[in-house]
Amino acid sequence: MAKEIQIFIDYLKKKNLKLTDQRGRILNVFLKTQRHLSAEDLYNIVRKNDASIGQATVFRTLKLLCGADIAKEVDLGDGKTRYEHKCGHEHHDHLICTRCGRFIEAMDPEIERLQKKLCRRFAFTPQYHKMEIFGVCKKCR
Amino acid sequence: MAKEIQIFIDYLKKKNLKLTDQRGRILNVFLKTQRHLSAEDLYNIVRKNDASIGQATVFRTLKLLCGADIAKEVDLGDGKTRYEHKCGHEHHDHLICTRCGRFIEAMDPEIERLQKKLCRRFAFTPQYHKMEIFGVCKKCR
DNA sequence: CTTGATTTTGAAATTCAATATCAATTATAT
DNA sequence: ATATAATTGATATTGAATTTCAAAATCAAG
Ligand SMILES: [Mn+2]
Ligand SMILES: [Mn+2]
Ligand SMILES: [Zn+2]
Ligand SMILES: [Zn+2]
Repeated sequence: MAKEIQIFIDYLKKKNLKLTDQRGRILNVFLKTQRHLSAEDLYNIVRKNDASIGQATVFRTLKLLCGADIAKEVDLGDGKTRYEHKCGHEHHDHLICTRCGRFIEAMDPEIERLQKKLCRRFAFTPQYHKMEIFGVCKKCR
Repeated sequence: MAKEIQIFIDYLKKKNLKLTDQRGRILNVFLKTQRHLSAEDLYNIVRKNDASIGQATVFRTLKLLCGADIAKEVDLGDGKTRYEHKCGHEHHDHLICTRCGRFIEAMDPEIERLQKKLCRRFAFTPQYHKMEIFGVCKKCR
């Protein structure tokens, strides 16, 4: 929690930017929420505490948080970009149900290892990846 | 080539739809192109041969081709959805360079196997997946 | 403190891919 | 032929995301 704020401050400094009230408040609210929310979702929550914050700032701050590696974009198939924070959450991928939209968070160390190996084969330096498996969940069968 | 058209006809029949002139012509042009083009890219090419085709039809046909499993949506990180056809191309994933935008097509049977295994663990029936690794390519190092 | 340069912000306008609308055309069935 | 359904393209609309811009806040000297 405090750790994320410090990471954010360091990142901003590196980019010659400052931790403003608005940025701090957006980050705080974001870290407290359930993950996988859209910029608009977050904006609506932030607005309850502080009606003066504009959505442009929420969009901008979410981009910064991704740059700082505190947040991650997630594409769950609906039209809008969603974000999840990494506060206390290991890297994982998603199994997304095409019927009900629910999703499972999963991670396989063996796959992660082979992904790195695959990159090495092409002299490619991996930074991050998205793996999304679409299909039908247990409940929808 | 003829095979894809037959697949398309069968798919359309299943959906109570017909293979029209426009749909046929769009598919033909699409199969002849390099892959990974946007709906607009394809529209511009189609238009050269037949100025009367509307872009709505190109959008609609690309959706149908995805449904028929002849085309596949690809997200290469720019704002727009791109499409690649599967004519003579095995399934593969993408290593995308965040510097220059170039990408490598790659596939690892071992990863594919483990993906299926991962799904089984969650009683999840996979239909398709996206795996995109972002990083820095050989040339950009 | 001033002063001036820089950054940040929020409201509003804009962008742009994608979708919906709709009247006209075409195909199909009886 | 007649009714029904599907298809089309021009156009309008949507909606997430970005850009613009003037005002406000922050900072850096002097
Ligand atoms: Mn997640
Ligand atoms: Mn490809
Ligand atoms: Zn489901
Ligand atoms: Zn590159």
